[in-house]
Amino acid sequence: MMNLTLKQLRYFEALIQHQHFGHAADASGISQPALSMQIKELEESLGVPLFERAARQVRLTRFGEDLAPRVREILRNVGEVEDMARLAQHNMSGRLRIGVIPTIAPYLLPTFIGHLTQNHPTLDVHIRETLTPRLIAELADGKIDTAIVALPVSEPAFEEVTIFEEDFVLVRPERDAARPVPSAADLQLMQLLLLEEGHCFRDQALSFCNIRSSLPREGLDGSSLTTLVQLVAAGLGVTLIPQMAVSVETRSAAVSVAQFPTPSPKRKIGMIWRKTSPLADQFHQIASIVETAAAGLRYPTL
Amino acid sequence: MMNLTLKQLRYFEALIQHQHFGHAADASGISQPALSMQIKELEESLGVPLFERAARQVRLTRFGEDLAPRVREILRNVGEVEDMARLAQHNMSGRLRIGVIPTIAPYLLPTFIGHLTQNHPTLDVHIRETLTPRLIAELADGKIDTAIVALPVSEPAFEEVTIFEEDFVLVRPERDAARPVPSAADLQLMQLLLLEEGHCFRDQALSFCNIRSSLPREGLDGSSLTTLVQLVAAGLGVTLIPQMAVSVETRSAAVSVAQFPTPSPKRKIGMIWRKTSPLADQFHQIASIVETAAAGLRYPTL
DNA sequence: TCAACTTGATAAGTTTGACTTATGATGAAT
DNA sequence: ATTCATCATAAGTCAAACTTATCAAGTTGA
Repeated sequence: MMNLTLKQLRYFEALIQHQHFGHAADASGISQPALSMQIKELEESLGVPLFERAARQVRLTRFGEDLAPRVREILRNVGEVEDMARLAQHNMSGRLRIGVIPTIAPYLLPTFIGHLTQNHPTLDVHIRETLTPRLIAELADGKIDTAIVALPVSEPAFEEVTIFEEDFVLVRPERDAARPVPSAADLQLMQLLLLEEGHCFRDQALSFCNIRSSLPREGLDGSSLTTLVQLVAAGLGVTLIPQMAVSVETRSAAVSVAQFPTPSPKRKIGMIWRKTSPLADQFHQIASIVETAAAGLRYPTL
Repeated sequence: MMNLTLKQLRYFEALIQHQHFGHAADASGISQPALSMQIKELEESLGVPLFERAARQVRLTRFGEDLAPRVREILRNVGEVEDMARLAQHNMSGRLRIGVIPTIAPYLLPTFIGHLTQNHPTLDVHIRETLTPRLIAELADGKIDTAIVALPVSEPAFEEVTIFEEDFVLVRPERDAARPVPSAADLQLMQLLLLEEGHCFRDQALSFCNIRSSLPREGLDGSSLTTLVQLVAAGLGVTLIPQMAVSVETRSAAVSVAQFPTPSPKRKIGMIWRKTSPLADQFHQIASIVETAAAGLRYPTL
């Protein structure tokens, strides 16, 4: 019954501009009868005449005058929507919600965020730091757009890309610096301090030592790598930390750092996102920015 | 290239509501593929995905979320335009600019405006009082919508409808009340006071008396009927006034009023408007309101 | 006063595109 | 593994928007 179209509104505005069916039609890129018909249709669907057709004059009716500013606003809004789309077509703009696990966030983010916002100032970055299982849930839920985690995650709904691999290094009290680097087997016999249950990094370290993760390990778990390193400095044991944490965590602690001989323990860092996400292209770009940022954190070979 | 349609925006909103192509299609009264295609078209013309189609979930993209409130506003505005149209369909609403000549306005308007706004409270009436030639120009120009004047106007571009006829009556000093009513020929010999040049009523009076209107008549012209009647009361001559002016103008003046025998002088009052005006229906209604109002002003037969 | 011109409406025919039903593809659930 | 749910694709139909050609009415100018 009342079926307005944007086309009709555009013709309406053109006719107001030109006050002449032929000229308005030219300006709209259609023939004069086409415009006449659309205007007529518009008037009929509104049930009110918009123009008074006099011999050599096309005049707006009162109602037409009332309508004109409304129509202009509608067309302006539509134009803005189109502008928004044009803007959004250029990738790397808009909100981007990134999840990061706690054993990466404190080391990677400062440089990473810097690179990211510097190269893409229109990007509105939100960071969520929590454990992998929760990141996975939030990703599936659409609460975040992507996550930087240790791979593999093996969720069939997610795409995974590897960004880089990094070794784990041994952290022991300063006084042990001269001792030979213990083997994985040796570590089983030492006081190995680890992150509390839930951190994937804990599981990765345990797996290197062939220790079953279900073992109760009272008093030997810390909630952050910082805590672990401080405990090591206090002589309570040894720990493993990822290479990217070395410079931050051992800067002011009385500990020594040692690399393991190959095959050294390592983890694979990568990005995941929903396979259905339309932002895949952006994510690949971001992965390469992460790679650059991480390269700057690599601890010089000992 | 970027050819949005309101239909697409409506489907977009429906899909946001239902988060489900099938349900949104049902709600929109179309088939699911039709909706899918329109959404796809919308996304392609914007160049940006709006929805993320996961297995059992349809989720807005970031851009879609940004777009949603804009789209809702556009649809709301369109709805308001439609509402305006529905309102305007009922006649007798909106602005109505009426021109009236000075020998009608002061007598007719008080009652007429009362009737009009009482019966049609949504009507926003503007009154323009000036001489016929200017009313004609303003009507042709679209500055007023209709005019109440003495007919005929004989403009080919205008429609004319007669509303009523009214007699002219003789006004003379009170002391002459008992004298016989003079004939048109007698009037030529009397001091006939008339409105100044330009008033159609002047010409009508002169024509009754068979006096050439081009005659210079120094000192005998007044700018309003009120003035003329006061001059008559002062004994400076006699005058003619239209019947509708009698009760107002002679209420507190020392004059007597006399009707002419048939064929009495009279004028035809009517409405005129542009033949192209879409408001013709309204004008006929208004004409009948004028008629009612004028009937109340008719001077009781002497 | 009449012929030529302007200009918007109407007519006829063509093309575009929006819709339908039927079917395919993919991931989820039992 | 099969069935189900759900969105995309395909093929065909029909309505509507556009085109050109023509009409009708009013204006202009000799």
